[in-house]
Amino acid sequence: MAGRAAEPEVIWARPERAGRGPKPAYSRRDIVDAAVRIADADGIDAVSMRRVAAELGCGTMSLYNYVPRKEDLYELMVDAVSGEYAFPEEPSGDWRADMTVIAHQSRAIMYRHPWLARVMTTAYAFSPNALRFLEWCLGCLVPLDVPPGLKMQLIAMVNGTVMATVANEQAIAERARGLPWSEAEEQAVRGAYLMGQVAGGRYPHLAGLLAEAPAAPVDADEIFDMTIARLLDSFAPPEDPLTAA
Amino acid sequence: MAGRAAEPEVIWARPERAGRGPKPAYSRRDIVDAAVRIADADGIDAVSMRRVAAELGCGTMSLYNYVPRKEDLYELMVDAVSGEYAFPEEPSGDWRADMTVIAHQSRAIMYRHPWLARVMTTAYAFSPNALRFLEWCLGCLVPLDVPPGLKMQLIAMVNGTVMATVANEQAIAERARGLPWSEAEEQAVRGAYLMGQVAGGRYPHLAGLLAEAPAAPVDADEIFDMTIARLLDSFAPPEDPLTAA
DNA sequence: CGTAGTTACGTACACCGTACGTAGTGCGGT
DNA sequence: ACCGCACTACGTACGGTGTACGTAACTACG
Repeated sequence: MAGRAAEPEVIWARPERAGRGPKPAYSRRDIVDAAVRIADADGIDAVSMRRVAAELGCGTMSLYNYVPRKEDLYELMVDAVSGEYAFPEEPSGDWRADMTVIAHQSRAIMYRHPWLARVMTTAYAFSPNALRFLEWCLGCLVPLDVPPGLKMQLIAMVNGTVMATVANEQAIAERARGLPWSEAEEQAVRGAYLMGQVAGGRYPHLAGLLAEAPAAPVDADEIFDMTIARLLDSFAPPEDPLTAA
Repeated sequence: MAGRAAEPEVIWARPERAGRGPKPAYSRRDIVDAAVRIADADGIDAVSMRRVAAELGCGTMSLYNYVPRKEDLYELMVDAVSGEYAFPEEPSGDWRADMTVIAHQSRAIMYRHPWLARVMTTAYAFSPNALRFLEWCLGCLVPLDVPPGLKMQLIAMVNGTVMATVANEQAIAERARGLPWSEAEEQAVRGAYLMGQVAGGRYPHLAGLLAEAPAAPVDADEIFDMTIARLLDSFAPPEDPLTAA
């Protein structure tokens, strides 16, 4: 009889392998890496157990010896790429600068793995690398003199904002995948509908806004920086200009 | 020959019905309402074309006369519940107050339809009710004297923050659905893992934080209010206290 | 040295979205 | 008036999904 009872468990606490039986042909990491490879190349929806098994060259059901459920595979994937954060030895002492760097790293990782932002909203957990991340953030925030709960709020908001921003950017591109027409056509049709509606006169403010800034090729990086800066500002005690120094 | 060519189109521009042939037994709205009902009751993953058809008492494929693709159904669902915003006749003139009300309404709708936050990150579009929402927000922001692009950023950030907050809250509950054990067991196991890791001594800052605020049953509503207020503060010109009045 | 636990993995089931074909219906044009 | 055709409803079928279960081979432990 294979398999184990469906008892509540967390993938991180489950030992990778036991000592009995034949030597496993793969490691949990092998499977996760293959899944990440597929998701990077063909999108998260292309990650099926059969596809991962094919990538590794093994039978589909063999994967279930390493990963009990597919959702766990998602958690493992998120944790794996969360290992890409590169933190220095020590926080710089400037919490604003440190948090800005963290936000940029998060964004970079989400660009490197365009499925991350979406999956994180579902499969976020206190994985090992998530704890490492949290610990680093808290270390950076030591100079910030606010209650602990507020620090967690700050981290959550920076994180959430980065995720929401990137997820929103990528939703359009991801949606185009598997559509019977191209992304350009999709955007053209949607843009045409928007313009048609706005031209109808029912949305004067929106019309005014679109008229004022007709073709504003705003720099996404710049907006991102501004957004994060604004967010951090909102946590800095306004009447204490020495805090950030 | 039924069906129509797979040309780029937007569901909002597609006419609901044409005049020929037999009278349709349902309306697009009927289908969307059924889908919303199912999603409210059993989660978004329970919304399948077969299930919706069963709810309506018609054949599965009949739905495709009303909705060309399932993804369009998602968009229609988001738009439908976006119709639940109740706006007064005119903005109050206090943009901070108005935006706070909007954020609260968004949150209430997302609680009423626990699938919304997740689906919106994928199926957000310039639907009719989204335009209505945007127009109302811009109307509220008329007293705020900043460039138009910044107003859009503000709206996007408030929206994104509400979504991220609620989605994060609901991810745990949604994840528990369809799990072979209960949500309480899930949380217990995850909490135990977290505590075990933190007790290991590798995460001193995190340990300190958890020790300081041991059982802090913080009020989610209060945190939400604070977060939104903070966000709005960050857009208010700091050296002009008259703006908000 | 048996045996129990583990590995690999083929088969099977329930479910999914949806392409396609068919039959019936009722409006528009002649 | 009536014919044709666009449109309706919908059954069947295909290729996909996650995964429960059974079987056979293998190895470390009592």
